[in-house]
Amino acid sequence: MIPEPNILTPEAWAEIECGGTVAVDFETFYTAAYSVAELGLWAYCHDPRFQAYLVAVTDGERTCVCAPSRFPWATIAGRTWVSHHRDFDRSVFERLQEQSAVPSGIAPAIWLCSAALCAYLQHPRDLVGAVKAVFGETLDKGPRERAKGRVPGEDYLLAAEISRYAARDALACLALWNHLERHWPPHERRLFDLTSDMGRHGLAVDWAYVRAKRLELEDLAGSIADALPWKPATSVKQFEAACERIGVPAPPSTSSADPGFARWLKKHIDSDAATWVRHMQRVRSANRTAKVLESMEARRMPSGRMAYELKYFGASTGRWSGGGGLNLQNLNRKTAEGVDLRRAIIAPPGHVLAAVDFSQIESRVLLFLAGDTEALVLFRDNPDADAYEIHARRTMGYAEPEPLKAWCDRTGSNLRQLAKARVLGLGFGCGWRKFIEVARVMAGLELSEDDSKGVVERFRDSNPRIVRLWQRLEDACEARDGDHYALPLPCTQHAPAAKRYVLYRDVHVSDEDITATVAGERVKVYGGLLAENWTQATARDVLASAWLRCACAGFVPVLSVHDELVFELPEATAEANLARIIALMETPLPWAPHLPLKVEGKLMPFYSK
DNA sequence: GTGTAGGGCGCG
DNA sequence: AAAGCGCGCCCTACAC
Repeated sequence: MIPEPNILTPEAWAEIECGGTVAVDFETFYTAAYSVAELGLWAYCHDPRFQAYLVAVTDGERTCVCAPSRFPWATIAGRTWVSHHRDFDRSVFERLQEQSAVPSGIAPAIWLCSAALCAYLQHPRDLVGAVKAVFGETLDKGPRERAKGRVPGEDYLLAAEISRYAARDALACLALWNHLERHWPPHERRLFDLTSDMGRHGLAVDWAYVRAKRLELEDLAGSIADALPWKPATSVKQFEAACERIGVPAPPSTSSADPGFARWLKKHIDSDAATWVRHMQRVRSANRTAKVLESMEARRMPSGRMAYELKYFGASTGRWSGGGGLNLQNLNRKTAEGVDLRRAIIAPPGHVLAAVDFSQIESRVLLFLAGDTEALVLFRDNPDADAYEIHARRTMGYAEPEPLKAWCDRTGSNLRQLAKARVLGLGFGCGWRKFIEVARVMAGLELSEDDSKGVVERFRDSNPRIVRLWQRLEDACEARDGDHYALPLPCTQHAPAAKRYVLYRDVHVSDEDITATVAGERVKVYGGLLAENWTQATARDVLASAWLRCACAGFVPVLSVHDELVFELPEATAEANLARIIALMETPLPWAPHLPLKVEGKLMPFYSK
């Protein structure tokens, strides 16, 4: 499928006339310490060590590999370009233009990305994996690894090897694109572009806060670490050895969230070991927060904004994920050791931040997918109620006219807490053992075994549609034994040509279980999982639709976090525009007209939950 | 030294 | 009958 490269000199390339799409692939210098993961795309390309030593350009028939400054860029100006990880190659290209290594004024008509395309189709995103999955061919990554830390110009043999390697990668990129591109619908391409542009635009940051808090945290972590009788401070192994020395059994886990740790701590609360482990936890937490701040500082642009990357279709459900060394989708919601990470993200002068998120989106989507019409009607008739109240009214016998929250506050009932734990924990097949933990973490409830068994049983009895959904999906998957199972998503139900699915590849049914390949790994598949994936993927499409709708109306977000969009709005008109955004996001979707959407938005001088 | 697995800490 | 799921990054320990 991928032809052997026919390599031309730049002079020979300039002689020929060719049309159509060309693939562009740069090779740049990198090391472990100087890499995109360390710095993000922008800072990587603006570092003094930045060096792009090779570019491969191919139209499929002919390939030119040379130093970027030697390539005749005018021959491909105004044409369609494609790269595998476009944002990387585009950053390199634009930097080379800034450095005058490539003439300014050269640009493609459109620059496409075969990696994003592969991700959308739920193939591996990396080139080697994608080529293997799509064409069954194995690409060798050896030359690139051998080039790490070096500029191969110094080494003639390596240079020749790298040239062939770059040519072959460009051909593979073009082959993937041509083979798959018709399956990538326009609105998804638009989402990918919006994602790239959002990260390149970046966020306004309070740099004084970032620096001051990073220094504080580094000091704090250092002084707590000094109080521990071993190094490195966060070594569990050293901690266990120290426990042995004082005759205290080590905990099964040193994670603050682990139930086994909680039980251990209760028992040994007065021991030195208890003090030590809490020190370790504080050091880990402080270190993490300091590292996030450091990572932010590395991404500062001269404009004062911080560039970042978000990975389009990072999850198999289609959700975006963090990437490029800084994950903005998992910033702490609350302060950690006196530092509020979200506080570092601010509105630029004359603006306010608007953070707008869908309320209980997955809970609502699950009821929609399960076809629980009665629940959907309750949502429609009680627009102010949340999903927990609706659940309590629908299946827990709550019938007061008063809103559930007010009633619970007045009477001291924990009904709402229990409803919340049930809604969040039990919709996807969680069993009673796990639910004890879920109820504690999500709702602060301490359930006995019998309590938990009863709750799980009553939930399933009173939510037959959800339980039937698990069964229906599991049956459908099972029926695909020996083949792929494609779970169709409602967002494209009226556009069969561009249908979106969650894919389970190579389903295998045995006596014990069903397994399938998801994101390159074999996983157990069961009804609850399918229901969860279906729900998450559909909730992702809800956000995607809202994003497109907002962008179309001129509201382009600066950040997106699963069920949330963040905008910078000019102060003078912020209130009115926030109302418009909320209205846009709450407008029923053409592909899910009865899905009850509720959106909350607030205006803030800096980001927060 | 480099790559990787597993634990831990964060989020929706 | 039973099974929450989806991510990313840092650190340590360990194999090579």
